[in-house]
Amino acid sequence: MGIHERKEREKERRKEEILDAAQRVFFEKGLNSATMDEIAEAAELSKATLYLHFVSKEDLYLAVAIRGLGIAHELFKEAIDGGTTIVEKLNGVKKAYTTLFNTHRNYFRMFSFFQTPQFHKQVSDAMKDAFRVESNKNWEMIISFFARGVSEKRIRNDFDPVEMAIVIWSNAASLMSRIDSEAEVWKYRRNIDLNKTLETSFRLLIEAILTPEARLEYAELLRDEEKHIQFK
Amino acid sequence: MGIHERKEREKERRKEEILDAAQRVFFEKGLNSATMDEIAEAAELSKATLYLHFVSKEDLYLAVAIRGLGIAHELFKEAIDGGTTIVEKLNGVKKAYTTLFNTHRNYFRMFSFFQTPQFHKQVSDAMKDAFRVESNKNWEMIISFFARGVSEKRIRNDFDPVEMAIVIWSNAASLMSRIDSEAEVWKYRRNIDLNKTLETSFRLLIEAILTPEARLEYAELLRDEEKHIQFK
DNA sequence: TCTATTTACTGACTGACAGTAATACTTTAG
DNA sequence: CTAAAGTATTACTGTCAGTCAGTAAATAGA
Repeated sequence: MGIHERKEREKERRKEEILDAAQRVFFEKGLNSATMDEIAEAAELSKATLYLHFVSKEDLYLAVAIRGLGIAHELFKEAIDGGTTIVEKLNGVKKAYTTLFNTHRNYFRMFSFFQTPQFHKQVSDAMKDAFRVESNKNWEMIISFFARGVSEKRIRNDFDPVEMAIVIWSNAASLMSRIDSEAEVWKYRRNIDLNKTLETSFRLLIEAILTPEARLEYAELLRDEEKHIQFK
Repeated sequence: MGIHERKEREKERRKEEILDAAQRVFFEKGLNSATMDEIAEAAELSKATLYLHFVSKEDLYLAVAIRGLGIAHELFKEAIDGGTTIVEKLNGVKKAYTTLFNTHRNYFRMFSFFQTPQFHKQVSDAMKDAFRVESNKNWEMIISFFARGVSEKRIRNDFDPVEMAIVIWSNAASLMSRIDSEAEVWKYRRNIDLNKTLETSFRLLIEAILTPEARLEYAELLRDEEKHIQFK
């Protein structure tokens, strides 16, 4: 009796099709300017059908954002699995986050949207939970990596690894969102390159949490990277 | 010919009345849930009249937010004028920001709203400029304070004071917005008190930018505050 | 194979709400 | 006293999220 399974698969595929369409429209127009009619047309379905799969426009938006969390997860996983030492991995995570920002800008914007309290009212609890679960996977990975760094004595043990992760993360996120919306203003009015500021703050905070020996290794790694850049 | 002036004043007062009403409604419901009809009713005017003074709902929202920038300005001014030493002033600024967050939460939320790219489309350039001008006054004050700290050799001179200001500011803002929306989750799931995290990151960053001598003074100041808390 | 039922989908509608046009009322200027 | 300018309102329009009543197709049961 595979009919039920097939139906299930088809339903799932339809959902993905809707998500594909919604993603295209949301990426282009953002949450507010995108309309459900546009998404329906992009999906080649009637608007009412969208509501058979998602309870609201905001729900649909969040479902697209969850895809972004998956991409982020892969980037972080690659970074942590890729590096040989804790310091290398940490630098890799930093780069992964920068990549997320630079090459998946649309997803990045969606994530910050989830923060605004405005947003939450119109989203189903189920979708909110789904988002939190995915988001949590990413935090879990980062936090356990930090904890490992502490146990291997490469990251200071006089701060909570969770707190260190939150601080570094939040700092980067807020600078990035400032870059996204205000980079030209700062460049023009005060001749500040916020991208450089982001790099600097990353360096400051990473140095602040490393143990003295790890800090030396990190300095060396940065010197090597510098050299690499000069050669290209 | 004072008639023109009187008219001007009356128009200004009407505008303030509308702002008062809008503020009440926006604070209670947020941008999206608030309706212009509600605001009109709260202002005891017809909706069309609102549009004689503000070009859109978003414009009105931003006009309210600008009031918040004024409050922030006063708080920072008090802090900087109040302290005797650079370190004291710096600690005062930190407290001022915390006060802004804790006792003017609604304004704080409005500020972060301005960051989202979604928002900008529906706002008139005039209002955007007005917001930037006010916002700039605050930045100006903070940045020139940092610059003074550098010239008095209490703040490190190997970083750009503007960049230091941006980093500290952004870090605080992002942690606060996380506190605003996720405090319970972090407390419940990982037993993290984000308010403590905020304090820690403030301390870390402030220590990072002070010169060695100033850092000693800061440590002492924190000890005194600690004592004070125990006595109350 | 015929009929009943469930599933997937849709066109047409509704209600909410931002924004506007037409019009009335009030004050000022000549 | 009247024209002009300014202030306000009522009644409207257009847009859009979300819904409802119903259709068509697939499936299950006889």
